[in-house]
Amino acid sequence: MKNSQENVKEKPYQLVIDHVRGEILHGNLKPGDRLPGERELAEQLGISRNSVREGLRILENMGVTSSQHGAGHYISLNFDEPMTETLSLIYTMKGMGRDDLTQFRYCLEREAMHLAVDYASEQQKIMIGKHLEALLSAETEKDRYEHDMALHMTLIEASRNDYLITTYRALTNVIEDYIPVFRGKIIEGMKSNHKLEDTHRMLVMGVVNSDLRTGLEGLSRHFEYIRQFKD
Amino acid sequence: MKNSQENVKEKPYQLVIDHVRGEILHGNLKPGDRLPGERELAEQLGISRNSVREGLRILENMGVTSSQHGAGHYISLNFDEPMTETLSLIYTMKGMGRDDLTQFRYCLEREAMHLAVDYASEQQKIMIGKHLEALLSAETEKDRYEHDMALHMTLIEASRNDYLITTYRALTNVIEDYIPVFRGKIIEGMKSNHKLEDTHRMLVMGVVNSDLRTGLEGLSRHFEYIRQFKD
DNA sequence: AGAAATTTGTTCGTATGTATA
DNA sequence: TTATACATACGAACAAATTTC
Repeated sequence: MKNSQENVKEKPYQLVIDHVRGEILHGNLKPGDRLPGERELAEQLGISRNSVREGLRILENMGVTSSQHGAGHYISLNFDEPMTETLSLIYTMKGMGRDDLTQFRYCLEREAMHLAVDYASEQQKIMIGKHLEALLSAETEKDRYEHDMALHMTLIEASRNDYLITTYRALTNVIEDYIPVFRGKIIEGMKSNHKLEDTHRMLVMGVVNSDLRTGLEGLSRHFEYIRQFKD
Repeated sequence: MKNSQENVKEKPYQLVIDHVRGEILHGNLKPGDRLPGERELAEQLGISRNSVREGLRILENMGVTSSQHGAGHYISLNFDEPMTETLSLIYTMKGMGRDDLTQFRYCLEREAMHLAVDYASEQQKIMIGKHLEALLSAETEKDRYEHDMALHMTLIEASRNDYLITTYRALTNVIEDYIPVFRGKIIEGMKSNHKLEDTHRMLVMGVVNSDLRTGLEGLSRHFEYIRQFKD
């Protein structure tokens, strides 16, 4: 806790952030709810409208709220964007390589597999099986891309750990935004090469049959295959 | 890419963010450098000072810059805070439990171990060994806490994956900020119980001797021990 | 050491485009 | 269509902290 009441005075824009966060925590504001107008908030908190706007901009940037011109500010609670933003900032600012990114993604999937064999719901097992079928029988490159994506995402979600899920989703977005050609090349190779298909089969079998060994082996081969596509 | 040139016009505050990010990427701005004054930026970008401030506030909130009253805005590039903020938001807003947090932390450490046995530098191996010694011979609870922390952090850093490092650091901060009593209870038990000491020994042996099996076994027992302390 | 200039922090007033009834 | 509420954006002013001379 950095700012106790003891301390002199909080910055005006921080007041807005704390207030909104508090209202959400106390259950007075739920996703979809509309916030009071900027002028009203300013009066309530005893600060200027500009300060209210600074605070709301930050909340918007953090994914807590979203503003609609002429209408108002609404609670959204979608943290995928700020996570993606932060990770992509690290990626671009620190000049990190694609390999580290893929490596971390492999890490998260491997851990998701550990958890998925224990916690995957029946519905998730059915889902990942359907995505596999759709992936194998896909005709267009776009379809393959979509179902490959959905398959991996289902694995992650089967871990039932929200931190892992959010982090992975952000990582995926970063890859899509900054390395557009990357995934395309891999998917393209799927048509002719059956190796990637097999890895997906093993991966799914691991989840469906709660067979950690098979699942991990599938993942290992999967990323081994991906690593070929350096540049 | 969301905002192509096709689209009408970017919001003024977004202009500031893009500009600063571009300057950093092009090498014109490095950590520690001072940004132009708010008025000057406003004139350069053809927007008002208020809009400049909104953009700068967001950059500050993202960890790209930091402002000093009366002095100016400086490049900082410290992403630990925004990552911690984002993860703690997920924690508080989604009402997640402590178990998921600990579980994810275990996941990251396990993956760090996988990488550390391959990539740990000689210096890091020496470091983690020293932290172990200091931990085992520590007298006060505070010392035990510090060295336990440093030991685990060294393991993470030995993975040499910045995404993993940043994510783990954020997670640790969340735990410290929101679950203050948690770690204390565990550390307290170390004095009388030698089990935790042994897990740390195995963990360090794994890293130093590049012995994945031993390292993972140490980690497994370590978190198995921690899981006992559910309230 | 002290005064002046510079810079961020904060507020108020005003004009404009947008959504909704 | 009109009227109202609202977010968006700008400009000017003063306060507070820092730097500079």
